[in-house]
Amino acid sequence: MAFTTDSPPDADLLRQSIRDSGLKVTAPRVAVLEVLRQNPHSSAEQISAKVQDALSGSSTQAVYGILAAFTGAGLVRRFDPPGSAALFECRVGDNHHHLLCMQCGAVKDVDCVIGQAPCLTPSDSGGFTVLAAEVTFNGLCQQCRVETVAVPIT
Amino acid sequence: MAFTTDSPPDADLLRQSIRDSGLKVTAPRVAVLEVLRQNPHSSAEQISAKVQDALSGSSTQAVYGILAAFTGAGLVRRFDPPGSAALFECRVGDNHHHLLCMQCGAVKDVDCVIGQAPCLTPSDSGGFTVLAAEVTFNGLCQQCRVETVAVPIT
DNA sequence: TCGGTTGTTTTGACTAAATCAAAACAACCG
DNA sequence: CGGTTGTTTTGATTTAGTCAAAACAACCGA
Repeated sequence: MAFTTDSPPDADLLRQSIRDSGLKVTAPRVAVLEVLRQNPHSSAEQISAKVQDALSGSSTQAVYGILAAFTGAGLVRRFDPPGSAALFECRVGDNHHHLLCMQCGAVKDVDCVIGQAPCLTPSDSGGFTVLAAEVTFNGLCQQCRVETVAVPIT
Repeated sequence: MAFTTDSPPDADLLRQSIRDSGLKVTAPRVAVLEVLRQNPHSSAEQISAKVQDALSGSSTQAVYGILAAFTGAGLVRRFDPPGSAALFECRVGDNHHHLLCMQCGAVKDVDCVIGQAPCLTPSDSGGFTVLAAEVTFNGLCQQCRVETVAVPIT
């Protein structure tokens, strides 16, 4: 019967964390969070595809709504790579940063740069109230660097 | 007025910088660069509108192409605010960062945080070759903060 | 355990941002 | 001044995401 909300060991923890954020616990929400646990840095489309795998009859729009609710509640974090769809991850609250491969789009987490806060304080905030800093390191992942060096001519 | 490609004092400098980047000098290109000089942090649409003002009969697609060519040549820098259109500016090569108002979308430049490089070196680059760091400070501009405080209830 | 309230999900249409391809065109070199 | 090469236009297409209203399900309290 397709194991609608098939319970891996810690499904209850997921349900709990959803409830703790003041949101209602529903099958699609649990599924989204589960997918996100296993595939960090996924786009809404990717998540939607995986959710539909597990939970047939769930719409992409629902996933958009769920992700919006989760980010609002601080359960997931949204990361907008330039030039492609937004990515989501459930590692939150540790203000980590991202390494982004400019070639293949691969994303890797990095812990906050120099210990903690230095990157969070602009030298002159010119009237702005700074609430958070988003740091993205653009570069090449190991594989793409090899390929780029190997094929320098287009 | 209409001042099609009306030459302000330094129009030649713009033409020169375009040529120096190995690109052909055309009216729309000069116009884009000029608009960008006067309005940093403009979106492609905004630039296109202003360019069409000055240079009637120029398409939005041309502006997209021009901006792609310019960013590729390092003449302009592209900044992708989460959730809205990409912005462009011609301040390049000084690795400055951005303050972004989460409410109204206003953007302000900030010079590199602690002097120069610290924010540019992730603690563990895990196989990545880091080429550049993009730092965005999310917050509220002065005006939006006042309004938000004044109207806390929806 | 059952119903009512409230919040969630679905459905389907719609918008904004950007990309692509091919033909018309203009800049630059000699 | 003419040819080559790169640029721009035109128009269609894609991708990412939003909106609104109706159908539905979770949760609280009786």
